[in-house]
Amino acid sequence: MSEQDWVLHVDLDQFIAAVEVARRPELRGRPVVVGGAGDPDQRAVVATASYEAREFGVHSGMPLRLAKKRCPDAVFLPSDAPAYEEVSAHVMDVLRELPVVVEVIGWDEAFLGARTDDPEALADTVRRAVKAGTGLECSVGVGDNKLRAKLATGFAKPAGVYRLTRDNWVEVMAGKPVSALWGVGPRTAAKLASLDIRTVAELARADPAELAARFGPAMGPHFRQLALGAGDPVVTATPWVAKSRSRETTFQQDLTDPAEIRDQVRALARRVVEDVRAEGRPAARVVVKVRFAPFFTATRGVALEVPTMDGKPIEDAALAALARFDDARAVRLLGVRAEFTGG
DNA sequence: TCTGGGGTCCTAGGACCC
DNA sequence: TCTGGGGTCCTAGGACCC
Repeated sequence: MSEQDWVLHVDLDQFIAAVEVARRPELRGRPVVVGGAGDPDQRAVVATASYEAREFGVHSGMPLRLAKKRCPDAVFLPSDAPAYEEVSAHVMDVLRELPVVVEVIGWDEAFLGARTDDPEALADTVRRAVKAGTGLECSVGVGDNKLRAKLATGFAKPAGVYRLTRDNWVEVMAGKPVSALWGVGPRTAAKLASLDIRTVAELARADPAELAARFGPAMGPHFRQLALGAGDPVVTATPWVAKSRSRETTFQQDLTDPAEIRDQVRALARRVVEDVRAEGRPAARVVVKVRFAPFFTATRGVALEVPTMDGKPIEDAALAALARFDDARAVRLLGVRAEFTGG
């Protein structure tokens, strides 16, 4: 095959657990569960489980309490975001040394754009470079666009390489459930099932007009494009710019005292102000999120009179947004988000 | 076993304007 | 005189992802 543009998707294997094991070698080979404050009796969920813990049915997003029930002997560790950010930055620097365009899409993931006549050889080079530079294992998906590269990584894990392109898309994906597609979650899968669409092949054959009627003018046809394997082939190194900054907290005990709820919103707003100042761009709108005890979530927002990085107006706006809730129900979670000016 | 925290994008409905 | 049709902006909710 002649030289052409390829998209590689690099995903670190069990990233957070691997970082923890790297600095505590005595944990190697043991089930490790990272999440929350590391206390499995608290309200929190699993951020990452090591492969050893996954054998017990522990996985990301699972409440820590259930993880402990399934794997009582697991080592539970608190989530240490600054440590993961530091390692992540190191990994991305290693990738940038290679002859590729690097687009970071998460702590433990990046797309690479490259011209090469041997993408598998490049993928092996990537894996070796990451291992040599950071000690971490990763998997690499090779594709002709981002969707296929991303899905390919799932078949590459752990510590492998897999190629998914238009040539083997149908063979590999046609019989898979629609939820295997990147961007189709459980809600969409259930709605599609009600239209008798369950597999990728069935979604690819679906009527775009019918999908548009059910899912909206953009999303409906978009889902069918996903099923066809269509995706963005362009990898760009342009740095990501945040559109909002938010802080939220789930309380170990539900809050019922209005004064305490106001105090907590004020405290969250102050943290958001720090983040906004660090960003160096003014916020235009402040949104308060409340999750009531029965796990019902609502938001109320207030536009600032003039975009600002000042604490006082942002705090006041958060309290004004909070005041627009008339519920007196117990509160499980509070959040404050600042949105930057558009464009 | 009750379900984290930090983000993004799309949709739908109402306001408002011509 | 109950009366229309767009277009755009704003807001809240929904869905998804890492």
